[in-house]
Amino acid sequence: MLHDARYLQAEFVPREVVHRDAEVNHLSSVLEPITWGESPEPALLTGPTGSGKTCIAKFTVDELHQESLDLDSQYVNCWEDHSRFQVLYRILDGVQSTVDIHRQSTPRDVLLERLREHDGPPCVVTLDEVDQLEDKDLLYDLHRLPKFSLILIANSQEEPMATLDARLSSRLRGCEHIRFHRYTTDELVDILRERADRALVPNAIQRSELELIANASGGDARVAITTLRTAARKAEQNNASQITEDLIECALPEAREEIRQKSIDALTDHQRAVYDVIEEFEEIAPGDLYQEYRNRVENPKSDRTVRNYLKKMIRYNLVTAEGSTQDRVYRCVHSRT
DNA sequence: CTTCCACCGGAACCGTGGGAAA
DNA sequence: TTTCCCACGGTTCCGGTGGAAG
Repeated sequence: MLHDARYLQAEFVPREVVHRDAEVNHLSSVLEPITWGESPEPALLTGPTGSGKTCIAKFTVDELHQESLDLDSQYVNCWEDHSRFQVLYRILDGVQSTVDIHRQSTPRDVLLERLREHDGPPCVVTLDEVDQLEDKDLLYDLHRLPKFSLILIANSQEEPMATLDARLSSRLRGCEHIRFHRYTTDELVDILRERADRALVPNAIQRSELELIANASGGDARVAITTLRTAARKAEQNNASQITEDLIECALPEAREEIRQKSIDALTDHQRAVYDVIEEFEEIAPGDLYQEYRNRVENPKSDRTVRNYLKKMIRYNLVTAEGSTQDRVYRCVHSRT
């Protein structure tokens, strides 16, 4: 059944992209000044999850690498590296040796100084999930670095575009905005077809089955690809030669659960305790939530800290908050079947 | 209308851990 | 070794907000 499982990883960047030519061309043209030694304006990529932002950014930078011999690039996920120091460190890491810089005790902003004095090929820095960045001023600082150009990727569905726009544009003038829309079912089918042809043995899955996956994925390529992978795994376990409708029906909830579980695993023990309370109560008011959390845990954190936890879990799309002050309730985001 | 209440989130501050310098 | 330095998670303090009560 499985021929090459790499192609079923959602993070895999294909050699040819499907249905994103306009976006690739747009981003390429924004970055083009690099090839004649000028620094381009930052590019801002926005769109819902699984609409291909990260993939297209990586793809376009790879293309640029092939055209231009002298080029560095660095990808930073602001989920993982969300503080000023971490982001700067990660960028520096991609550009030069960082052996002599360690987590602590390096004088304030020596990293930024290093980057400013960096004397090497131009560098394209991709900041993914940039709306998670704690210190927005960092964007401005990075923008002013001579050798570095920015690709910013932001999720547009949670945060209203207006506020994000205002915050970014106040710091970055002339930012080139590239919007991504959800994939349509047909587009998702083409993406899945491409992956399936490379990853699976011939005729392992029919178009109607791909359509089933695409329809159930809500335009999210990550969900679609994860579902295909889960179904393929199941088929292999069953020694089946075909991915059938039944297998996909099984794989759908599992794939969503897999994605959700990844987020849950990233929580600390205390965050997890808060999450468990919400999950158990289905729906709970802030005051009750904190009381319940206090009851369950020894050495509970302060209410303010729990509020930060909740904010984080909302950003992870694990919980939702509805209503304002008085009628506010927290709910779990459940994987729909 | 004013006051009250619960909640939100910014900002300043604190304790800790660990590498660097002395 | 000791001392210094600083990022980081957490806490304290507090002003803002919007619906409910007086």
